[in-house]
Order: sequence, then C-alpha cells, then structure tokens
Amino acid sequence: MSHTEQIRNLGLKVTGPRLKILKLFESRANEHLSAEDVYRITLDENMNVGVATVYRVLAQFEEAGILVRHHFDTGKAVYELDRGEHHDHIVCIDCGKVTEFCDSEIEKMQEHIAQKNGYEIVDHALYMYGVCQECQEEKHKKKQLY
Amino acid sequence: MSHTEQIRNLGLKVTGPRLKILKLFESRANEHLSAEDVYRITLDENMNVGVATVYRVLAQFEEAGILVRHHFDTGKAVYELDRGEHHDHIVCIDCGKVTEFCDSEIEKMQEHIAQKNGYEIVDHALYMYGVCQECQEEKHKKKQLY
DNA sequence: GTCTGTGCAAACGCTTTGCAGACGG
DNA sequence: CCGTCTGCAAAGCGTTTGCACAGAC
Repeated sequence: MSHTEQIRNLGLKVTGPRLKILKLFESRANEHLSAEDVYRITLDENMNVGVATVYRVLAQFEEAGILVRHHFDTGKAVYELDRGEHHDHIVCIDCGKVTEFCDSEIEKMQEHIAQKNGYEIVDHALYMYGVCQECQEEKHKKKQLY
Repeated sequence: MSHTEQIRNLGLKVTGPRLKILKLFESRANEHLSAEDVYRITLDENMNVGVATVYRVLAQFEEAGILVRHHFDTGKAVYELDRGEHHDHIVCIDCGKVTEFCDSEIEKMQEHIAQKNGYEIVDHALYMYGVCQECQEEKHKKKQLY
C-alpha cells in the first residue's frame, strides 16, 4: 500500500506535511522521534511544516494506529512506527539511547495480575531507566583519570 | 521518629509548609497526590502554601526518599509516601482509581532482561491502564438502558 | 544576625487552539 | 468551489525560577 493510499484510507486528505511525516518515520523505522525532532528534520530538508501541524499530524497518525506514542521521563513525548508487535523500553539516563525488548512471559503475568484485580487492560507500559554498556564504560574511564 | 525530627534529619529547616505537607501524605497514606492536589488541600485548610513551595518541598522530599514520584499518562506528576517496597500501578482510565501491586517474578525477569542488554538499571516503572471492575459494571448498566 | 525558606509573579518547555488564508478533491 | 488543512501567533498547562521579604536557628 502506497503512502498516498495509506493516508487516504484514514479519511484524510493527502497533503505535503502528512506524506512527509509518514515517509520520515518509515525511513527511520527504529528511531523514537519527538515532535520537535520531526519539526527540525523537515526544516533541515527545506520543507517548512509548522509545529502545530506536526503535532496535529502526529496525533492523527497515533489515533489511526500508524504511530505509537511513548512518554518517557524526559518530559517530551516521542513517536515511533507501530509495527504491530507490542514491546517495552529501556532508556539510558545518560545518553538517551532506547533499547526495545519484548517478553511474552512478563506480558502474561501482567494480564494475570490485571484480571486478579478486576481490570480490563487496554494499554500498558513498562519502562526501565538505567545506564547502558557504553555509558558504564565511559564512567569507568573517567574514574581512572584520578 | 517525629515529623520534626524527620525533616531535621534531612538537613532542612523545620517550617510550616514542610510539616504540613509531610503530615498530609501520612494522613492519606494510600493516595496519589499531585502538586495541585496538595496546593488545593492546604488552601482548603486555610494554610496558604504557595504553589512554588509545594513543588520545591515535593522535590526535596522525593530527593530525600520520603516520597516517590510517578508519571502516569495523565500529564501531571503524582506523589505518594515511599513505604520502601517497590510496587507498580494499574490506573483506571475512567475513574482514575489506582491499584497497586507488586510481583517479584516480574521484577526478576526485568532485571534479567536489563542484564542481557547490558544495562545497569536504576529505576523502572510498570503502568497498566484499563477499566476497573466498578467502571465495567457501570458501562454494562448503561448499555442495558437502550 | 545569618542564611535558608517562602510567596508572588513572571518565565519556562511542551503542547494545543483560534483564525485567516491555502489547497486538495 | 467547498470543506479540510495549514502556518502563524497566541494561549494553555504543569512546572521552575528570580527576587525581596519572612522566619528558623
């Protein structure tokens, strides 16, 4: 399915900003982009999409299930392509690197706990915050300087 | 340990706002309060603590380990007393009710996944969003009206 | 008296909205 | 053309900060 079709299928008009943003996420399939990232990238590529439009399009794409939004503890929301399969995140508190993982065991246990508490779960988020390998080594090096 | 001692032990001066907020959280030990909640409650009780002070005290208490901060998807941060034991949350998307749970199996698996990916975890958060029993029943009733 | 803590209001960062003009269908 | 979409700037929201004064020790 082409980008144009994809957008039209959502009942949305096929416009420059929407095409641009959709392509952007597909070309960076494994990145987590904030609204500001998207805005800056389009700026750099001389395709001036206003901030407001970025937010509006991101919201529409999320609503439509094309993108997923995450709220890490960083204060700003980030988006990524929804590849169907749910997954969770480990965020490096030093360099911001994001590692994804998926564990069906944990998922199952979550569902079980929810049931036990009488909840019908519609969404869940597991975030871990830590220091990635590289940043640990970085810190190690700095210590040796003294 | 008295409240006064508790605050003094943090190296902080014992002031009205700090005492007030500490007592507030102890008297509502199982609630999750936002900065605004705290501000409103002190207002209602004719003890006018400025918003800025509320934020500053909450931050200090969190830093000191007296409170824990959570960022649900609601946009505002909430705090609760740190009772030592880590736990996770299920938030009802209809009524806002928060249910806490703790599962050591999940914790272990998380740690294992983090290790496998080379991370040294300093924090983690597992949030589930769903509809609680009462709200499910509520919805059921409404359906029957038609 | 000193130095920390406070309240106020103004600033902040991210996000949303109101509006007049642009553009897709 | 009509109705949606856009860019701009202004407003919104939760949170933080600068400052002069108040209060703890």
